[in-house]
Amino acid sequence: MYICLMEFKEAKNKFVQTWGALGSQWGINKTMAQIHALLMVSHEPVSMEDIMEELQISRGNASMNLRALMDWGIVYKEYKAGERREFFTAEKDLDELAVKISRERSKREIKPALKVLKEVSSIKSDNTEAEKHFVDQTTKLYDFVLKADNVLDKITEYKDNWLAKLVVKIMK
Amino acid sequence: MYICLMEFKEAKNKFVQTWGALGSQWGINKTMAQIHALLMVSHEPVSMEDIMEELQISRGNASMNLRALMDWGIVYKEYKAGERREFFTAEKDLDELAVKISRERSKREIKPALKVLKEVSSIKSDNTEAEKHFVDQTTKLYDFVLKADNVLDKITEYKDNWLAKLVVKIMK
DNA sequence: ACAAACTTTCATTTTTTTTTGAAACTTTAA
DNA sequence: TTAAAGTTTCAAAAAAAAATGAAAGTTTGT
Repeated sequence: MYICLMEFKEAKNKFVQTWGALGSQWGINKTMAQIHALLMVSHEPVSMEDIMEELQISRGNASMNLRALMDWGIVYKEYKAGERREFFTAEKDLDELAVKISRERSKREIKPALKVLKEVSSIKSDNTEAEKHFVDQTTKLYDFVLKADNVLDKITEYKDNWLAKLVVKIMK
Repeated sequence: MYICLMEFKEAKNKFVQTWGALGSQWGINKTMAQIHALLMVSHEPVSMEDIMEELQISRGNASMNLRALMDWGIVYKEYKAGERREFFTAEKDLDELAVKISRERSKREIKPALKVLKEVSSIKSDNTEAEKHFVDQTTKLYDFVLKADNVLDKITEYKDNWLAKLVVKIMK
């Protein structure tokens, strides 16, 4: 019993740390990813107090990152009957999680980048070779990113079980 | 003529800055992304000297980030006849670029994460609800990530023009 | 073998990002 | 209305990441 309990805590901690590190590598701050990891594997809604305790972080840090996670639409506030304080849960459906992350990144990062790409590829200039190449390359990049963004959009539109459906489509 | 030249330089600079910012948001250091951007839109191979000059960075910084880009397999060294110093070019084929980035990220980040997921989802414990939920959720996550990783692998296997082929597959 | 031309490395500095914590704010119950 | 219980904000501090630059290393031509 004692050993099993330790194993669980260890495993949970390892998961949270790994998820945090992975987040960093993808431009998501470590604490945000760790909070998300913690909520993902928690059976019940977790209070801010408990998050602070488990991850050893300050109240402000917890509050700001929970806000950010809610802005991403992948963590929800919950109220328990007869409890004053707030509890939090993560979106646990992985298809839904991936769709939301992909939508947000598209909106926040890809779309603005596309706007710039369109802009810079529109300079009129068939003067030098250098300029021609610039226009050609940025135009190609614009087309590529736009197409990729659309594909992602289409894929996640299946909503329910999109990954499994994609596997089928690709394999045949 | 003067105005056009300015426009080109401005556009190029805007592109480099935007690509750098986008890199940061995806966990790639800004300078690395900027060097890549610069090489992407350069018609001819560029010397380290010129990169330092255009991006206003130090020799060491340029050297280390060029090394990193070559390790990723998306920038190449070139030797010009009769020139002592080295020149650099970027992979300009976008399909190929995306394939290489996807392969590297899979190898460096996804595969190690999968290993940890497998490990932590294997703790034997049908004791508490909390433990059951942990095992269940991490198992699902493992399956999901593995499947997504395989799909990416499959897609990029088409190599030539994979994005266009994917569009066709998905639309029908 | 030597030195000129160039590149790489890495300890230190700088910059950027993240975290803290205390004050301000909000909500609820009495 | 008040105070208790809780949450949010944000200027300042800390931590992490990136950049510098000078010394060490490498390559090439004579």
